[in-house]
Amino acid sequence: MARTSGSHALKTGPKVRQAALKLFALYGYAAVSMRQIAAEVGVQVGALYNYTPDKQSLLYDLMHAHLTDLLQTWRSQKTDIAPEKLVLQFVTCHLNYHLDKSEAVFIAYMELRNLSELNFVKIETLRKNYELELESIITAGQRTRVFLVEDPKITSFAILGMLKEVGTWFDGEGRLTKDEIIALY
Amino acid sequence: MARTSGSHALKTGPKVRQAALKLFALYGYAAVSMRQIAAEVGVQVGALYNYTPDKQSLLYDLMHAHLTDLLQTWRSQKTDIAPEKLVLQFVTCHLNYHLDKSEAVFIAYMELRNLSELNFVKIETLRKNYELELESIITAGQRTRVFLVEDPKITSFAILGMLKEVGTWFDGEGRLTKDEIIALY
DNA sequence: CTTTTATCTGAACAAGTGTTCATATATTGT
DNA sequence: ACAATATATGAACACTTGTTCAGATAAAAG
Repeated sequence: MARTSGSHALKTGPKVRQAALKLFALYGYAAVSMRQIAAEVGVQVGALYNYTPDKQSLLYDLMHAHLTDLLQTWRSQKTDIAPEKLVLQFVTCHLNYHLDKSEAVFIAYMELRNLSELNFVKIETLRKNYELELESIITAGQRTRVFLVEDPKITSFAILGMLKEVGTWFDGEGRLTKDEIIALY
Repeated sequence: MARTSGSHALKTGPKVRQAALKLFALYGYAAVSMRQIAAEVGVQVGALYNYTPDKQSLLYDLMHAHLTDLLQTWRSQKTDIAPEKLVLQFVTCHLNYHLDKSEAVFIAYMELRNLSELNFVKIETLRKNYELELESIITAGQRTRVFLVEDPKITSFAILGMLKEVGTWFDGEGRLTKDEIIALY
């Protein structure tokens, strides 16, 4: 056999990225083979190379898409309000996104070391842009004396770390709903 | 050649675990080969199997040693004081340990999915024991009305997540010393 | 010194890796 | 209906993987 009935790039392309996302999140980039991804899609290995030049690019594309999406989501949502309210808005936006797209989030901070040097630099730039969004809110609050923090950078790291942790145990089936968790934080 | 001059199990054994610890932390369990570990030790691949039955056991042993060490460290340090002071002691102890043995800490929560099912259960039990140490402090504080938290489990998760985050950026060469960071938190 | 034991080498194994490509066929455009 | 194109197969590639083992040599025991 060769080309199968009903095949189309517009269907297989997204399928490949989706399968890679799922498997990378589940077993880790290094532990997942191209053949496993192909099997998840329902296709032979060679067909994958119609949609990615190599395995490394697959990882990079997933991370890049996630980070630009995250940044754009926040920047389109944030309003011009006081820092103490803005920080709440940030946390809400952040948690909403992270609880929804937990797989992409997970990969983006878990598989950094599997990026090539060049790809790593690009991704890190995107990540820092996002972290600066929170840090600038805290710095602004510090200037207007509404936040009493000593070190905005450390504080924002701590907050982000706290929020990130959620993704490691929330699975949509626990005793708390997404909104309840957001309210708690 | 065969057995090399000066060779001894008491020297090579620890060397193997140390090399595995370093490389697993740096590149991830799945991405590190037995040959890389052997090269780090300065020995041929086959020699490793005098010190571990297989690669999986190497990972398990590292995690198990770390978690029992962590638990024992805390239990030998904790005193019988009020919850609001005990929580501070816990944070200090936790951060001290984590900033010192960052590689082992990193592996222990990063490579869980690479454990066999049986090994995973054993390790998870140890981890939960440790998390319960903090949760029980918070629950105690909640009972005596000194902590105003709604959900002790979530709160302790959040705190642990916040503390864990430190390990991802502290490298001993930043602008803050270990004690300064502990003071900040 | 001689024997025994502990430790390492070097080569081999089967299986799995990412990637390439000639070939075949379903779909699309004319 | 026919030609062109897009998309898949399946086999092959060179290489790496974890693991085993007979044989060699250093250290320890007698």
